[in-house]
Parts: sequence; structure tokens; C-alpha cells
Amino acid sequence: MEPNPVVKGSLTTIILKLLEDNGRMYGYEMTKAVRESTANKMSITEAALYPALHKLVEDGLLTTTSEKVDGRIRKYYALTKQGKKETHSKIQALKEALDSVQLILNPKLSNG
Amino acid sequence: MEPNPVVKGSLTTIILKLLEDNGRMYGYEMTKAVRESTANKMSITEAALYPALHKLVEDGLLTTTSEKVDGRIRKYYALTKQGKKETHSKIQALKEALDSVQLILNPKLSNG
DNA sequence: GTATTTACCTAATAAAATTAGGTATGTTTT
DNA sequence: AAAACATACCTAATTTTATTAGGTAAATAC
Repeated sequence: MEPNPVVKGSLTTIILKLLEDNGRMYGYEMTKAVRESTANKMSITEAALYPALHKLVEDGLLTTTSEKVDGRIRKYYALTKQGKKETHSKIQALKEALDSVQLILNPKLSNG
Repeated sequence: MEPNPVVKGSLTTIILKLLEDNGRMYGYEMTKAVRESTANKMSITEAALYPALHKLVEDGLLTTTSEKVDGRIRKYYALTKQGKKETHSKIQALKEALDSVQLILNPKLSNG
């Protein structure tokens, strides 16, 4: 079974959360981390991931450093000070949004 | 506090869910239902809603009937047979997607 | 009679993801 | 050694979806 793409609009926040938890990561590592933590149910596609990473750097939320490991280039990403600040509020906002959708999918039956 | 828009990509499934629960509804009613069931935390904007409804009709998942109530037109929407079928799988898919994001936001700490 | 609520809608733009690739090195399998 | 798979980066074109920013019109509340 192919893993499904992650919930739309959540990618940026997921990246920030991964970096908050792990300090620094490279792109390919993030795709594996998501597949693992969701038991292969969801994945982030590289075609969505890399542009999102570049935008976060552009917006000043991430910094990047390249390293050669085993003959291959890795671009590590880490949160900037500003990135750390915004991470908290974005995670909070996403959690609340998810909770609201849950409320709609599991509405209160209480009318009596 | 203004309610936030609903999680991106979830609108179509939310519409189907509302109609599954309520039999038939009109657009404006759906916007109120979402605000109510989320305690005014989330709303669906009409600018997103109406095009989404029209597309669902076009795709054969909804039918519509117009009624004049208190001098104003209401366009009621209801699930077609095909709409009912697809509703189940779309709700299931959205639930799994939400669960996966939850797993990423609340990762297992279990490494020992 | 003004504001708010009900009730529908669209056009232009922006944001985000998908589709569909491409490049290159290292590792494993046959 | 060739083929397949995994690692690791990337982009261009398109599509999907939502936002911004309105508009129309009738009923109701103030």
C-alpha cells in the first residue's frame, strides 16, 4: 500500500515540528521520518517538500548547511530564532484546526 | 475572535459529512453548522463553499432543489446514491490523514 | 431608515500540492 | 557487470483549492 500524502496545508508546520524535535534534519530524512512515525500511512512528497523548505529559508525561519556524507551531499536544515518562535504558534494553530475537523466528523449527538 | 478557515483540503469531505448527518442542507446552513459544532473556532467561507458545492453537483455526488422560504431562495443539497458511496471512503481517508498528522505532532517518545 | 442577518453568487489572484519528470552516487541482487 | 533499489538533491508545468474582494437581494432587528 502506497502511503497517502499528508493533509494539505499542514506541510510547513510538520517541517517545523520535525526540526523542533530533532534539532537538524535533511530533506530526505524528513520524508523517512514521516513514513516511520505514521507507520507508512502518510508521506510527504519530495516535490512538495523541497519548495516548502526553500520558502522557509527565504522567509527566515530556517537556515541550511551542506555536508558531504558518504560521497553524497546532504543539506541540513535547522530552525532560526524566528523559526523557533513561529513554530509554537503554528503547531498550536494546526492542532486547533485538526480538533475542529474532528468535531465536525464526530459531532455531539446531544439533543436530548 | 474571528473563526479560522477549516483545514485545507477538507472542505469537500466536510460537506459530504454534513449531508450524511442531516439529509439535506442549504449552503448558508452549512456555514452556520460548522461554526456551531466547532464553538465558533472554525468556519467555512462562502467563497470556498459555493464553488465546492457546484463541483460536487457537477461530479454527480449531490443533487440540488430550490425552494422559496420566507421570500428568499434556498438551494437544498442532498447526496446522490454515488455521493453516499463516496462519502464513506472520503470520511475514512480524512480521519486517517488527521490521525497521521496527530502522530507527527505527538510522536512516540518510546526509544527505551 | 440603518444595520444586521439571511441567502445566493463570481472573478481574479494566490497558495499549495500534484504530476512528471531530471541528475547523480552508493548499495544490493542476480 | 548489469540491473534494480535506495539515497539525496532538484524543477517546470499544471491542477487544485482557497483567499481576497467584491456583488445582488430580501427579511428582520434596532
